[in-house]
Amino acid sequence: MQRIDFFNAVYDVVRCIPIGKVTTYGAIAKALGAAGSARMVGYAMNAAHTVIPRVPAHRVVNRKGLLTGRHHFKTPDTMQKLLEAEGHIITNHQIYHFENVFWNPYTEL
DNA sequence: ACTTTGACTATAA
DNA sequence: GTTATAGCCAAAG
Repeated sequence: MQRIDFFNAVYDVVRCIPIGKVTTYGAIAKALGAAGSARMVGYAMNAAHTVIPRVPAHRVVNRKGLLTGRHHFKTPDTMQKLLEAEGHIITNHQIYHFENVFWNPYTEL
């Protein structure tokens, strides 16, 4: 029986991120009602690639818009490439106009 | 049940 | 840029 695990909840929110938007670990955690558990979001993403369907983890960045999770992809360039493919602009490992493309699951969802 | 870990966040040096 | 410290909290060992 599938009960909503913390991880599953994270995946669900991440999969709801619109294309062209990004969000932060802390925002997801807060949307789950577990504000302060931003680390858990990242921890969940660590296993995200083992979950179906594919979780767009590249749309999840830290609160500064930095691609801190890029090292966990197949190659460190994968995350940036995926983001660029969705219309984002990455400069110095940071999303250009991050606040402008930030998607708040707590407000939008 | 206890300890370690970690894709966070904040501040400091 | 790095490293340290501290707070934070759930999963994994």
